[in-house]
Amino acid sequence: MNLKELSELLNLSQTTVSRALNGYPEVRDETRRRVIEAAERHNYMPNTRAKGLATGRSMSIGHVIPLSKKHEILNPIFGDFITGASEAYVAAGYDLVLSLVPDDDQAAHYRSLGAKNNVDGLILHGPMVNDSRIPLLQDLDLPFLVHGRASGWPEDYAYFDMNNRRAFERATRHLIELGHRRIAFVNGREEMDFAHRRRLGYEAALAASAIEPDPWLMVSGDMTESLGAESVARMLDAPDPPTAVLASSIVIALGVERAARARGLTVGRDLSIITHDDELSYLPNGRDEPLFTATRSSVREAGRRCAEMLLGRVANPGGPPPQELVEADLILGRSTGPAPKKDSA
Amino acid sequence: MNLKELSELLNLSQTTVSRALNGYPEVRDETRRRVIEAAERHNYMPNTRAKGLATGRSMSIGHVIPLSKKHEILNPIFGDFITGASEAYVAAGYDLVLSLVPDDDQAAHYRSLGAKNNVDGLILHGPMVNDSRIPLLQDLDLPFLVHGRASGWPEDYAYFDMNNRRAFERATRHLIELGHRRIAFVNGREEMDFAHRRRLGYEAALAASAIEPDPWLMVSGDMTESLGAESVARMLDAPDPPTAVLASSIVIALGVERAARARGLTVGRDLSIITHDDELSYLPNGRDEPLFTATRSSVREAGRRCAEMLLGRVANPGGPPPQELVEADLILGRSTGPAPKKDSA
DNA sequence: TGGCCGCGTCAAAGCGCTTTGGAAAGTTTT
DNA sequence: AAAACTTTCCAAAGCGCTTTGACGCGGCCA
Repeated sequence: MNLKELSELLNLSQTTVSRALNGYPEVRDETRRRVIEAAERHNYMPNTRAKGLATGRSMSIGHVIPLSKKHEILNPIFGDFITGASEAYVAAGYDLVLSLVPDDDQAAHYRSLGAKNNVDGLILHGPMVNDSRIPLLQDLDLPFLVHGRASGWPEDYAYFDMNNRRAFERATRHLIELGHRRIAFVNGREEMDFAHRRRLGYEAALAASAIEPDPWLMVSGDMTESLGAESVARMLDAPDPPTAVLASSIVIALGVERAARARGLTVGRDLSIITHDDELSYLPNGRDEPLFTATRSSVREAGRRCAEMLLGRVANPGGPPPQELVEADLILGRSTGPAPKKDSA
Repeated sequence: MNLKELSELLNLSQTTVSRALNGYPEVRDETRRRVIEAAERHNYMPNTRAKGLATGRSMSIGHVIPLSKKHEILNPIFGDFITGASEAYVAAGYDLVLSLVPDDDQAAHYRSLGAKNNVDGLILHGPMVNDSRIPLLQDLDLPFLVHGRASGWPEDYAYFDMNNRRAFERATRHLIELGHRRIAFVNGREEMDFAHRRRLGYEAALAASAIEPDPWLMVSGDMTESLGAESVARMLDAPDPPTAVLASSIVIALGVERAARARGLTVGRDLSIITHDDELSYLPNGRDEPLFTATRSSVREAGRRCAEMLLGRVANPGGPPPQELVEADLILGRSTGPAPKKDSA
């Protein structure tokens, strides 16, 4: 069933049927009712592509996720982020088109998205420090919004970010206030902007308390459970082990916990753990008393905000790019406690 | 830059330019070269919507993910599944459009996907027992493929599934052969078809060894870490606790491990754990000697196969629906061992 | 020399929609 | 009663592409 058939069926012109369905005023109420009723009865819905061609808008937003050939790890936050974004898209009648692109042909992919004109805007995931995609997109005249930021470029693009630096600075300071001096940090890959900023926060807090950062206590890599387990196991077996660990994700923290338990250490007493909690739906950190003390910020909520902001920009391209920086909560859980007294001191 | 402009630039008709770019034979080699070179230089790519309108194909595949209003949990396997599927789509020049749909208006959504004609085919995620979406899609004349199956309907639709029943039967049998009799099962929601089948496999193995299934040892719910931790904690504190646990996902298994350790039990000695391992990229189960004994089947690979099969069906709609059932490997890790001798026996 | 064939190209139709620019009624104003 | 609007509808153009059917032009064969 298409517009032509429907209009012939109703003995009306395509114009009138189209206007009736799209809510234009110049249609008699009774006519509109007839049209709508017939459309429903015959399950008519306008062909997306034809409509898009006619209006010049595709009613869809692209999400481009870089997939490193070397790493091949899809950040698990992505699912929840998309869930949040979808809420906004559904509400606005937009579709979400997803591309996972190997990071070597990112540029070509963005250019083609622009040229082929099949999205009205796009969301950039996983920005890196000095990410070359930013200037590329700025040239492309396709509205875009970055989830995160890219240190190294002037911040004259649209973004939504969590204050990673501040969050990790606070978390570290909290550990210091509990008396910890040997604080390990298991971070994501530090080419990624969020990890870079977290590192800065960690170092700033140490510096503020005149604690010398120890390279042996700092690890960065793909945020897997085993990264947490293996790296911290190594540290615990070395002389002068950490009394606290800062983890960049709950998945890492679970690994750290495993390493601790394997050595008979009690988390929260012998070893403190603070993690960042993205509030992933399948890794709840406890309702009443959280398992992990954590900096918390819902990535799902971030998805929703990103989508809303981008949609706003698409609808209304003028003006300065929207920017939002949210703070993470620092929530207290059972995984932290005062630094243990040194045995030999 | 569009076709018209490009053709004027080249002093050729739109026809010739189009044919040159699409590889039709009736274009002189030198002309084709000229066209291709000009297209590249001006970064011309055909407008997706116009092309789609003209050809009647949208070059995109829909993935519809049901999102239960009550549960709001996005299965974490989804990210890796999509990663695999994307590989196939990218290779074939297809886009992936994603919808997360609240499960109450699934029907409307599918119907609209069909009517609006904006995907050439779709993949159905998370089939339930007796899933009403199957007959609905069969009426819709839109090629589709189910990731999983829907018990209760005749299997006359295209699907790709892992043999959940067999995998969990083997896993359970393995535990029985190790001497376990009290075997707990922490499963996903059993309205879901995969969980339903896993339950059948578990029960079949028990029955084959004449072990009476104990409802106290069987739990089903959203597959979160805390489901594993809390339900098994409860079982361990009850009289006649389990000596082994079968978990439906690694996330659950991590929770089970936490519960065990919290009680001072050593996993693999005091409590055996077998889990299903989807090979999620950020939860690697160890390379050399896996952490968990597990039934293993790559969900990423499943994504790739699903996409390939569906693309085949889209290109070639005739014939019987493609169906594939793969077996999971049973891999031995450190989380299982012989049943401990009973203290009081 | 004329007719035929294949090659390379083109004009135009069509995909299904929106939107512009009327136009035929009916209503109000002068 | 004529003029000026309103209201309600329509025909047709246009979005950017593919594809059909036709055509001009050498070359080949008879």
